[in-house]
Amino acid sequence: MTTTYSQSPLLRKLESVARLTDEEREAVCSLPVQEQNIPAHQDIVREGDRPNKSFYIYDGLTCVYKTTGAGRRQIAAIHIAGDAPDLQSLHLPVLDISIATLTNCTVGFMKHEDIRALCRRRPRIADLLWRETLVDAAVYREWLTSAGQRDAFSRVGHIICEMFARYEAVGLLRKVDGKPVIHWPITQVQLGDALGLSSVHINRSLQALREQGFIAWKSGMLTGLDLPRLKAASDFDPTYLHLSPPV
Amino acid sequence: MTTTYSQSPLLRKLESVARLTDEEREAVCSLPVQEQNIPAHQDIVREGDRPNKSFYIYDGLTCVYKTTGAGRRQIAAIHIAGDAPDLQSLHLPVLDISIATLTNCTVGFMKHEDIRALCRRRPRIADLLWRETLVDAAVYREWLTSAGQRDAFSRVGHIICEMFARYEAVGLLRKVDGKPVIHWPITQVQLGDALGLSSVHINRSLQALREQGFIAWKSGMLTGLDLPRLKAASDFDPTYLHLSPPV
DNA sequence: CGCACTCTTGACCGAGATCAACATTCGTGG
DNA sequence: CCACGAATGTTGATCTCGGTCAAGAGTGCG
Repeated sequence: MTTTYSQSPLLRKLESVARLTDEEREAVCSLPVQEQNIPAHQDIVREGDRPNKSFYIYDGLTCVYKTTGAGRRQIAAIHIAGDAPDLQSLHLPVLDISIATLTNCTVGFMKHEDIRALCRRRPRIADLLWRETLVDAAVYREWLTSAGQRDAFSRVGHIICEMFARYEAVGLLRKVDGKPVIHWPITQVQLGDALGLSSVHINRSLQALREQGFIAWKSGMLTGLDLPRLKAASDFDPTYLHLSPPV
Repeated sequence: MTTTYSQSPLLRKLESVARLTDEEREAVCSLPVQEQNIPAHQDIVREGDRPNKSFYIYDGLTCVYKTTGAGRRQIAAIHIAGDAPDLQSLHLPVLDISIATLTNCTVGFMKHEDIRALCRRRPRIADLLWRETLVDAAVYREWLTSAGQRDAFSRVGHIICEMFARYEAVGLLRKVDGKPVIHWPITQVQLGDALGLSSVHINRSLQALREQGFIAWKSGMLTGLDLPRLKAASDFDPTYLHLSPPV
């Protein structure tokens, strides 16, 4: 089914960065999109694939991951609504990563040929898509810095701060009793795979974060009890997310 | 001084990926480039900068790095001749990283406005530049996987395999007595910063690699004594470098 | 209602960090 | 061309953060 999701999240994402002209907005909206629901814990694309389409996430969480020869898994990115996890396949035909759903997801597939045509007709849209992949790269760098240099406590705190910032940027952050809350149903094993830590140590780090009054986390709802203090404690600086709001 | 380096490394890099038309080739060559020599161990750009130009490396090594609040340094990338380490600043105005020279470097600065004009006139060039930033991202992911999941020995072996592959791709790999040799004058401290390991442990890992007949390394000349075995031992698969040769 | 997944806790272990000293190399100026 | 000081590399001793193993407690879905 080719459709436009209530108000296209793709459009919303692009407009969060730059003001679009009517023509550009219309060009984005006329991009054929095939909407699809995908259950949790399922690969969307796999290492070695040569996809002829990319997708945007309308709803749900996905992760980009690699598997080592020793059978260990590194989650390299977690994507949320509004993100396009495999835009790279537009220019890198063979995937060097797999992408899986962490939750039930609604995604919109767009054919590469259609995206390419859009990019040719509206070069500014191309620039914005390019920009998105550059932000992804900036996040990879930050995660690499965490994995290489920060201790377990900071790593867990850091990714939590990142998620709050990104959820807020796409309007997915709620307030409950004045406290920011996000729906982040990720397991401790997955978090360990993302941070290069064992799930046991994740568990202990989370306990520390809870005991020290930084967060509350229950059945997928993560509450920030003192995010400013957490940001300081986990060396979080949002510059790398490049969330600069449009004028 | 505006000049074209013997045969433009930028052009060589682009043509290693796609066949260019005469017009495209000419457009690339007519891009004004300001050549500059920069001594070793010097920042080219710094976190927070808002550069109005990007640069290509003609000769030498640079590194992309971030510093944590605790004063630790993560080297997120090492770039060699033909690479454009800060192309991202074309679309992300504020730098979230610093870039420094590891050796004496010759680089060519290109104004963003000129690159943008080139991209508009020759969209395929834009795609190739975009592609380059995507390969950078793929390398970040692989390094993240190393930092998160591989042990010290594999990490060191892996980056060595990567360097041999990348040097070869741009024609910087020499053969001595039939053995591949690259000029890689990096210190053990720097290697530690890149891999998230202490220099002491780098030293011991290198000794293991030498003793087991994988490599020889003396005064910046790195010799691969048995790269196939090293690739196997350090879980190296070059897919992520996306070196697919042009037809 | 039962099984599988996830979380939690405790005990123990080990890869790699840190600290400290010494050796070697290299760049620089005399 | 040599001497010297700083940077880099090497080695040993010790420590610690986080891994691994294992068992039990929740939790949720079919």
